[in-house]
Formats: sequence, structure tokens, C-alpha cells
Amino acid sequence: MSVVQSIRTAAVAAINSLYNQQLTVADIAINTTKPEFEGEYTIVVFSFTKFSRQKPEETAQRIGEYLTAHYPELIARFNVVKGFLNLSINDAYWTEFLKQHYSDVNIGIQPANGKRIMVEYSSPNTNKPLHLGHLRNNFLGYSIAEIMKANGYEVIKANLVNDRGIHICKSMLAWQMFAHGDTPQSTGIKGDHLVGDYYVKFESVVKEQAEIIIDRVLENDFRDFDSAETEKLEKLVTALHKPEVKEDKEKTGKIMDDIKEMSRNKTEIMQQAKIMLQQWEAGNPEVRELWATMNSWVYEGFNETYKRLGIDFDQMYYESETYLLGKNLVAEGLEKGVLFKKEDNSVWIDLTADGLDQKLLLRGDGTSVYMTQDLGTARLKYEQYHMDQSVYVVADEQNYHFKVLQLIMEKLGEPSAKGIHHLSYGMVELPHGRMKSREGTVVDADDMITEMITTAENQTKEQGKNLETFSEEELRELYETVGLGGLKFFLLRVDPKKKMIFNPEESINLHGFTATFIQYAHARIKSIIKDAGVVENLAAYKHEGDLLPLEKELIILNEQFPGVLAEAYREFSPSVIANYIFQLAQVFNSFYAEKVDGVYTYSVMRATSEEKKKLRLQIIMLTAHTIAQGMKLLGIRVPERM
RNA sequence: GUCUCGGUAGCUCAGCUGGAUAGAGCAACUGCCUUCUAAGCAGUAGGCCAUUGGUUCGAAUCCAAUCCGGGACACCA
Repeated sequence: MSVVQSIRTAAVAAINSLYNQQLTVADIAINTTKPEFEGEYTIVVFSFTKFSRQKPEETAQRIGEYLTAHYPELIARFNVVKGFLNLSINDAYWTEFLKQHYSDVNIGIQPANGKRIMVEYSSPNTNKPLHLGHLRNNFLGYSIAEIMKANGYEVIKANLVNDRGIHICKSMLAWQMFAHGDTPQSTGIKGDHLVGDYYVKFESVVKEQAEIIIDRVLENDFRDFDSAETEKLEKLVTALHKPEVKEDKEKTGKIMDDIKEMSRNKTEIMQQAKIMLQQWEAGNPEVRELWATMNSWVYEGFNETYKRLGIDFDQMYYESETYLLGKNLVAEGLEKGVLFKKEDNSVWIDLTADGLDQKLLLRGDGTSVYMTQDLGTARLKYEQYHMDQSVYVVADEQNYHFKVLQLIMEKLGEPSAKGIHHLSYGMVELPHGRMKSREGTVVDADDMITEMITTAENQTKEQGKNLETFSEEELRELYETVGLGGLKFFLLRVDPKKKMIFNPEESINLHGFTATFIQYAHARIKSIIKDAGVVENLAAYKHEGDLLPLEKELIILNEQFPGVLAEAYREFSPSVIANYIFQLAQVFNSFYAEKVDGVYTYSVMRATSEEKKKLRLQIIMLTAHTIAQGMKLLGIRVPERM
């Protein structure tokens, strides 16, 4: 049981005994004590005055006296400031905790709880390489899965690859037209990038062809469109010439966007792509073969990136295999009367009673939409794994989609419905705004990784510390550890719910609130431990004398780790761990560097006594284990030396 | 228009189940390497916690309204 839990339990007993009042542990408000007061934890007693019928000071005084009298092994002293009861924990409690845990390399890890969770993340499209946004998704998904494991859950990491659809046909078509048979092997270009290049090529051709059509539209020449479209375009063009619209940039922009979109759809190359998609769906052998080939290039590229990132999956799903699922579910829903048909044979669900809209589930021609696939895939997952919870790591632009998905699953009576959880994260933006592929502002994942590792290398060489004692292999590993760690930490340190600004200059910084700072603290500790060598009877040692402020503070912080781990799971937020580990490293660095009159206060190897040396060795070993464990849960390695 | 998320130091972010004088990092400025690694430490400066009202012994935190910004509301995925 944690200190805080122990205090809560004791406080409940105290209040029950003193005031004959039944509270639960959740009713006890506990804070860490502000540095300017004595004590480690503080009970806020204001709310107890309702039944104590005493002033806050008296109430706090009586509870304090009760606690020190009945729980001396836990609480040594107390002081009262207004309604704040500041508790000083018995030093023996801390040293006992230290003795028990300092050598535990699995610190914080909870035993299996028999529950199973699936985490779907990454889920890339196969028409272009990964970018910065994907990196946040990948790091977040991996980390949250590891955090769940550490909290005792069995976790299945799943990746649903979007391997079919119009986007991949675009790449395929452009490749056919312009590649002259180029392959990753013949060009030396990484597979996903090669395919992505042809996607870009496709878009540039669309743009070229669309411009001609747009010009015609603006001249009131609608030869490319059918009568219904012509009517709509006539209205748009007329609106464009209205003086009040001319003034309004935003309105003009919206109208032009509509015209552009309609024109893009009429370009020859776009029409060809649509034909190719139909051929794919019909199972045309040549199209399917090209599709399989180009996807295999992409997978090779993705796997290389995943491997480099240290990211893995237990279960792959491919949309080409799942996109027809869900139709059974729709048929059952119709039978149950949960769904209804319209005149054109399309199938809908009415969610207006829940404050949402009607939602289409099958088109009039019987083909399925995105939502239908997701319903079917959700059932498939549940049939395979019967997990208690199914988490989707998907950007917050799809909040509405997942809200609807869960609601429909509920209405269909699917048992998996209640376990659906959308881990919604904010988009990654650049200092000047969103990344836009059409404007070429997308930050490529592979480039970013390479840049970070190069920065780490330059930085290391600049430091120039004992470089000659490292082998080439060790150096390469160090650059990767520092570079990748920096990138991961930068993307994980922010609360997932919030959108984040990615400033490239700031991201390559290796000082301050960064992975490097933490890694450095770890390396420093390891260096001391190495110097210390084997210390006799360390495992049996329990310190008896005084604890200096930073000695105590480090133990206190380490003791909080399991609580932090639980919170990270509860909040679905690796950032909780990132912030905590940084704080721990900060305190360690102060511990390491504090100096009075040229003498290091907390020196381990030059401690004033053998007892202090053992105590401090235990403290720094514990700290190293917590740092390593916390960083591991973020998917970040820590070096032995740097 | 409706729904939804956000607004905290010049910048990037913590703090939000209500508690003491609102914290970090970056950037700026001062100091500190003969000592276990200066990728570090110590310090200075920087705030109407968007605005207004409410609830409360107590509000950055809860409620309401307003302003500003993002996102969603497709027979796209």
C-alpha cells in the first residue's frame, strides 16, 4: 500500500474514532506539503469542520494527535497551519521502503489482473509514407499499450492497414503512366516513398487538368458537367460575382473550393482512377497484381520504419479483407428493427433521439461505407479476442465517428459496445499552422528520425567526452538512443487530448525538458554504480540515521511511481509519466550537484560514512530503476553511459 | 447554424476529483568545472490563469454567459 493510501486509511479511522463519522478514503483530501512548511504530506481538514463542530485548527490538531498516537510507525510528527494538517512521515518508513525496493528492476509493474485490452493504432494508408502526425499516433499507441501491460492487463496491439480504396489507385495509376517500370530495387528509393512519389505525381496531374476545367467554369462553359451539376455550378458562379461575396475572402474561398472539388472529379485522370477502383473491386487480375506489388513495396518501407522506431504489433488487419464485413450486422439490425430502409434501398439508423443525425450504413446499391466496415471489424475483433476493452488510437477529427460507432454497436446489442474507447489525440501542427500535403508542408517521418539522430551525433561529438572509449557500434547505438528518444519524448510529453505545436528547432534541442536530460541523469547514476563495484551486505542494509532533504525527497518521489503509473493508465496519458520522470531526474541532478564550500553534500563515493554511502547507493539505484522503467513505458531507451 | 475541444510567463507546456504565495522548460540576464560526467547546478527577471457573473470558508480548477481559436456535422476514409 502506498503512503498516501496508508494515510488516508489512518485518517478515516481517526475521524471515525474522534467524531463518530464514517468517511471513505476518497473523502480525505491529501496534498504534498508545500516546501515552505515542515512535513511531506498534508491533510486538508476544512471539510471536516461540518461534523467536528470545531475550528479548522482544533480539528487538525486532534486528528494529528490521534495519528501520531496510533500510527507512530507511519507518522512521526505533525504541525498545523490554519486548516492544513502537515504530516512528517517516520524516516524508518522511507528507509524500509528503500530497502525493500531499491534493487527491483520491475518497479511499479502490477501482477496480471486477468483482463484483456486491444489497442488499435498506427493504421496507415498504403499510398504514402508516414509523417509527423503518424509518429504521434504510433508513439502514443505503443506507449499506452505498454502502460496497460504494466498495470496488469493483457494487451493485443493491432494495426488496421488501409490498403485499398481510391487513394492507392491514384498511386497505381500514376505509376503505370509515368514510372517506366521503376521499382524500389531499380531506383534505390524506399518502397513507401516511391509509391508516395507517384501519389504526389497523380495530384499534380489532377491539378493541371482541373485548372482547364475551372477556367471553363468561370467562363460559364459547363461542357464537362451533367445538367444537375451545371445547375449547381451556375449558382456558384453567379454567387461569385455578387459584390458582397467579392468583398468576403472567406466566402469566395469556400465557393472556389466547391468549384475546384467538382472540377477535380471531372478530370480525365481522376475518372481513370475511379475505373481502376471498380476494376479492383471486380477482382481484375492485372489491377490486383499491381496493387499487391505496390503494397508490398509499401510494407517493406513501413516495416523498416517500424523497426527503427521499435514499434510492434500482435495482430494485423487489412481493410481489403475487412471492408465487406458489417453487412451481416446491418441485416440483423434490419430484422431487429433497429435500422430502416429508404425508398432507394439505402439503409440508415436514426440517432436523432440521442441528439445526433441519421447515419447511412449501406448505399442504395448495397455497397458499404466506412462506418459499416468499422462495425464489422469491431465484431470480428471481439469474436477473436473477447477483450474487455477495445481502444482506438485515432486523431480527434474523428470524434464524431467513434461516438456514433459506439452508439450503433450498443443499439445493435453487440456485447463489445461498452468496451469501445476512442483514444482521441490532437493533431500535430507546425508553428505556421496545419501540415498540408498539397502545400508541401508535411514533415516526413523518416526524414525527421534521421535528422534527430544526426543532431544527437553532432551534439555528442561536440561534447567530446571520452569518445575514444566507445566502439563504433556503441556510438551508433548512443546516437539512436538519444535521437529517437528525443523525438519520442517531444511528442509524448504533451497531454494527448491537446493539439500540439511541433517546432522543429525546439524538437532537436537536447537540453531542459527532454529525453536527453533524463538519459543523462541515468548515465550519471550508472557511472557511480560502476565505480562503487560490489558493496557487501547492501541488500540487508537499512539506514538508521537522519535523512537529508534531497535523500528523503528522492525516496518520496520514487515511492509515488506506482501511483503515477495507475494515473497514466486511467488518463490514457503517457505524458503523466514523462512529466514525472523528468521531475525525478531534476531532483536527482540537484542531489548530484549540490555543493557547500566546495564539498558535495550528497557525494556517494566520498560520503562521510559507510552508512551514508550505502544509503545513497540504494537511493540512486532505486532512482535508476524508476527512470529506466518509466522511459521503457514511453518506448525510450536509456544509455549506461554517454 | 448545431455539437465538440481548447484559451495559464515572450514561446512550448504542467497544474483542473476545489485548498496555502500558480510551476517547469526554452529564450534573456548573473554566477558555478583541480572533486561521482557542466548534455549539469544555483540564482535574477518575466502572470488581470481570455472576459464577466455565480456557487463556496476558499476558484486557474466547478456552473452560466460572452469573446477568440481548432475540429466535426458526407451515399470520403
